[in-house]
Amino acid sequence: MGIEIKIALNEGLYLKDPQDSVLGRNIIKHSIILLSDLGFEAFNFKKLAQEMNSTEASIYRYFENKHLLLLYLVSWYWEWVAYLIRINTTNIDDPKRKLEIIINSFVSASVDNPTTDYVDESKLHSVIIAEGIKAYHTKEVDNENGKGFFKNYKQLINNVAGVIMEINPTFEYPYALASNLFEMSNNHIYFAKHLPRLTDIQVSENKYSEVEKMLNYFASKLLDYEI
Amino acid sequence: MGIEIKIALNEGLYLKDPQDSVLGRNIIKHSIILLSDLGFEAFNFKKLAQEMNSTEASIYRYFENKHLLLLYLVSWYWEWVAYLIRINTTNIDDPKRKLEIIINSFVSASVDNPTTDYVDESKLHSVIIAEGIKAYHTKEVDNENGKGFFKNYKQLINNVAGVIMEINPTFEYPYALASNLFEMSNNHIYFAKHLPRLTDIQVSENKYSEVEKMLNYFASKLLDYEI
DNA sequence: TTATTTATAATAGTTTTACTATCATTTTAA
DNA sequence: TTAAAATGATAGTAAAACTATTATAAATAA
Repeated sequence: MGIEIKIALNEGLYLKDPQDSVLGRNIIKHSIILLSDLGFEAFNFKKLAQEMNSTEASIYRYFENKHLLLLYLVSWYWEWVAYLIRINTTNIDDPKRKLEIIINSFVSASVDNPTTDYVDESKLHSVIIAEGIKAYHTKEVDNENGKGFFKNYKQLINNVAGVIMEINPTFEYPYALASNLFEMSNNHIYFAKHLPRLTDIQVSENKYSEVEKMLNYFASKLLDYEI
Repeated sequence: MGIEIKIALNEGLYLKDPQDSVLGRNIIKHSIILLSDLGFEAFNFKKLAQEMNSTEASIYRYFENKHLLLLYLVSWYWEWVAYLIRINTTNIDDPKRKLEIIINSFVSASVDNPTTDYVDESKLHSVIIAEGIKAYHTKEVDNENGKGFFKNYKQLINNVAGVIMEINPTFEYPYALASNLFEMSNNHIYFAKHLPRLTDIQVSENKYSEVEKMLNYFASKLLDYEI
């Protein structure tokens, strides 16, 4: 039935690939909903099992713990943003235009992807904004980095840095700017919603055009070009 | 014995002011050490009690839970950076020079403060870099913001934004730039240490001069001035 | 100084979280 | 149609996150 996308994620993230079974896809689907409702701290496998009419033990057969489930979702998100960028920059030559599309993909990664019905990308984006950073701010980061768990993120940033270097080959901080644009996007959406005095932009009902405008302004100023 | 600084923090953060007793100051001191060693997830009041030869129940008389203890430390840090900025920008008129000092305070907030012997500022800075963001990325953020728990952060950013507006009154994003400089400082030190492919700078042994250089470059580019 | 309050320690207990183990049942694949 | 694999149902353990109680020590006020 239609095109089925399978997102390639590091095998160490899960015990059994959730994309391969109904139960697995259900875990993904409902974990996004529940994380969005409860936040990472109050979220647990017992509540998830209740929510989806399954059992705790069944979920533990897919994921070792909730941290790895979050990292799985975050990796999915990184991979999906990379995919969005890839399809939307095909046949675009101007790197400035490419960066504009990249920024648009960062902020509007909430547009639903018709090819995966078990992932509500809009809700996943909300989860990433609120909880994403917790996936890579842990004492396990070095160990997990060694296992390749952050490859998707690094690859994404690497691609963006490539475009930045195309625009301005003398710019000294292409990787830092790339990761900062991504982090800033999520951060300032969060600030606008919860701590508005830490930002200048406003957001309403998943309309993030002001964030987009700000990131484009920052990028153009730093890389010396007119928007 | 010497000058004693008492940092004014929101009273809702604690049940009993830890600055007012030996035990309280011990809780602060050892929680910084233990958070730095274990990370927020593995840290708990039982281990803290063991570490400092006290009891779980005694710690619970000072802090409701470990989240609020973290928020207390983070608020302390914000207040301390604001203090650093205040004393180091006294009698400085040039706002560009002021911003330079602000950036230096963000990255080198690890220099020890001789006035509080129970807070190892260098270690506290490490804790902030690794765990700080968890203090304001929770489902309680709106509720806690309503109680004024983030006032120190907002005040700090407000002051920095003021300097930014002095430098360039037409700049559209003074608050966003201010908070971004702060977040970026912590973030890229973290990246340099743990996920170096997400940044361009390097750090070694608490020497953060490259971060400082980068932030100054970003600021000057965005605000249109020469360093 | 003693009496009184207050702070801390020692101990024990409850509830929730984060798992692990076992076995029965259902689904799938050969 | 039969074996193998996946899931469900149930139970249990260990640690985390607290709360409660009583004893003791320290500070302070009369």
